[in-house]
Amino acid sequence: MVNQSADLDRVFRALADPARRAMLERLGRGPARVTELARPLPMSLPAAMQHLSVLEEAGLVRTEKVGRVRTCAIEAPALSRAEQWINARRLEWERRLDRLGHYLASLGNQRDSD
Amino acid sequence: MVNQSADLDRVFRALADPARRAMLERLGRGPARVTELARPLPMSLPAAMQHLSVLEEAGLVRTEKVGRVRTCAIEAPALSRAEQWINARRLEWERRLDRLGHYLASLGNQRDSD
DNA sequence: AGATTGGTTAACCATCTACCTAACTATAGC
DNA sequence: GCTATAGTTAGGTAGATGGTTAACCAATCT
Repeated sequence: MVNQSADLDRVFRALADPARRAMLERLGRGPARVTELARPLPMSLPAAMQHLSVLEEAGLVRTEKVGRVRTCAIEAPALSRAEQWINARRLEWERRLDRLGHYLASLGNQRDSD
Repeated sequence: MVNQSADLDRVFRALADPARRAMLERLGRGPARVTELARPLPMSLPAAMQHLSVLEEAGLVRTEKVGRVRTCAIEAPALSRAEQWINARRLEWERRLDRLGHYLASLGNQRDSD
């Protein structure tokens, strides 16, 4: 559980690129080989490989090479950590807005009783 | 709804830095002025300002200057778009893993009946 | 008015990122 | 064994990012 922050850095950074998100979306429909992931992207194969390795280093994708083909699949836990961070923020904010709402309401009541 | 992808780029990129996440965590406890956000960070004020403007451009933070102090507050919708993207992926994967589970189970049954 | 506080701008620098092409390795198919 | 396929490595480049210091503007405070 060391350096969780650097972990989140890598995950969010990995998600911050349309090519990499496209790869994840593709992998959501099932495993794929490298060329399959690269084909729809407007870039060379080596470029796509770099993106793939960013995803792998972020722990979002797991790959395995069998013979000469490398098969890639999604790795859910990394994403779920990112999701948790976002969720925690959202809950905080909602609580805050809620308290603010109560506060404003109480101001209203006070004025009503003036 | 134009160029939603570039939008997500900006949001995830903004989240991919511990200083910026720290700012958002601070803002989750209520609005703050610029110096207040910058103080805990191990960097100069101008550097912190740059981070702040990244957050603002991503739509994660709204700021307003009154007199000489600029007050910053959280802007939830941008974050919720990011959350939605992640959530959509997670749902896909879970569905997939579920189907895979059924498939494996059916293989097991088949073998049982051999 | 002068000093202080809060924020901003400018100029600069090191590093990282995202691509490219070319050359290479390793397996599979004929 | 030759050839095609799948992926990888190397080397290079343009531009973005994350930080610095120094100088500056604008509102408060005394």
